[in-house]
Amino acid sequence: MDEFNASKPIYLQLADRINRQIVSKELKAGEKLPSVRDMGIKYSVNPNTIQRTYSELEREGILETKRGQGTFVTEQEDRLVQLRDNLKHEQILLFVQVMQEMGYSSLEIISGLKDHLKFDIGDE
Amino acid sequence: MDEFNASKPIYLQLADRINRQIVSKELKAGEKLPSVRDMGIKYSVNPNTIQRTYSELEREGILETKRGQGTFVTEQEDRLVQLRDNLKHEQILLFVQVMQEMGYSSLEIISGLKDHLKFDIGDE
Amino acid sequence: MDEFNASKPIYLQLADRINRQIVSKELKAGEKLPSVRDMGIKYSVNPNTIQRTYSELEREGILETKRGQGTFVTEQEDRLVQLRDNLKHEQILLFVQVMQEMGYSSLEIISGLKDHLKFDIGDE
Amino acid sequence: MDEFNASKPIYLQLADRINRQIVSKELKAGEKLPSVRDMGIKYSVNPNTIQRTYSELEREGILETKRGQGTFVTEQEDRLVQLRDNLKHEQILLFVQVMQEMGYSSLEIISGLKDHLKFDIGDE
DNA sequence: GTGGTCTAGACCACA
DNA sequence: GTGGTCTAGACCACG
Repeated sequence: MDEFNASKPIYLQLADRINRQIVSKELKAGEKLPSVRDMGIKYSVNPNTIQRTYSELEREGILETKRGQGTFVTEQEDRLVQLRDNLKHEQILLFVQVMQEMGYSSLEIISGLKDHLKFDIGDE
Repeated sequence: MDEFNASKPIYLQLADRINRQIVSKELKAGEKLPSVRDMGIKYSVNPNTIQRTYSELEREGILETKRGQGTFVTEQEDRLVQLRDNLKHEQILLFVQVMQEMGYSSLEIISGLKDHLKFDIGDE
Repeated sequence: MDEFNASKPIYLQLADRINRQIVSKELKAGEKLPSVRDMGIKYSVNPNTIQRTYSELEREGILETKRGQGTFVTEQEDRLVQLRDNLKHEQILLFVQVMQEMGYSSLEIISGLKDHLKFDIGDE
Repeated sequence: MDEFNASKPIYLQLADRINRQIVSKELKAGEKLPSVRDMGIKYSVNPNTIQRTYSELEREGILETKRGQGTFVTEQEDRLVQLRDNLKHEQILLFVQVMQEMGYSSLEIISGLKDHLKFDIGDE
């Protein structure tokens, strides 16, 4: 169903996807993730690859596994807050980088963004 | 060397790439682009696909074809300014969309961006 | 349940285990050990192997067999004291050996150990 | 040639082994390790298992890999010092634990160790 | 050549 | 059932 970019390992792309789902609250703290086998079927990927994704996220403290029960989103809220913050900085960094490559100055970037958002907030 | 995403026609991905090169001044106004044949070899793509890319960009007024001479970046600066502006909005839209999906409000987006850029500009 | 190392006879590994249980008072002086049959089942090992273990420990004066009654930990306290002392020296030897292989001098070993224990004792 | 304990993953036992070799200077800073394939042959283990060992140690900053060249012991001495210290504490912890299970107090452990080492140092 | 990733299929411990 | 480990064999990017 979904496809993967060839330039980055699948297991990391899956990790990114899960991270985004956690940050957007599609996956909540303490929620159980699909088993490595089910997840493997869902994404047409080998269970070992899912296993690698889960291991990586567990190493980062985002997921926790309970032997014989499954893999769960951590309930340590500070980890999730930290994750949210990391993803935010990542996105901002990416955005600024692209804009600067296009020749925009910091001020232009901010003002462009404000223009775009001026309907949402009451202008500045 | 580079690979393409399966979710969007290759000819449009190539158009995006050329657009970015123009906006970032890698390709300057009036500059000649490689022939469809050379470009096809460079990206391991059928020359017809390149032709379609060039046609699309010509339709948008970004490129101009001179019979017997080749394809060139337009010298009409207003077109390039317009392009630059379009890409800017596109990037901003994408960025804001992702940030909102992550649950950030407009104000948080702007302040996060300012924090990131505060070293470049002298604050606001 | 437990498994054995391939580098040493199982009957000696079992003897070590029993020795440790005696020294740690899990097995007390005069206490009866399980029959060779029960012990064999417990460790998934042939009763003959257990018999060999018991014989070895009897030879060393740690265990005593009473015909028709079973095998018991000796009640001769001096033997047990001696055993305790032997195991201590064994452990110390092993520890020092490993530490020296890692390049630590005698002084470093002692100071490292004191650092580790300084919370238990009131320093020296 | 060598055998592994069933109670701990092979890839971690191999990591321990490499760590010990580094601390004992059998492997020096900057030295190249055997390729995953050679190492796999040496220990009669699948190259993927070696790969996992190398990855783990790289994640810990002990090893560094240069694509297409091989895997090397890091040249960052602080990492190696840190490793040496970690292994020291690990060994001490293990030793003290065993001794305490045998019923020895902290003072007895230290005095026993001093007795053992009294030939090396000039007593206390 | 090197390490890095992925698949397929297997066996294990835990609950 | 779950995740964790391991093997066998394959393809890739890098130098």
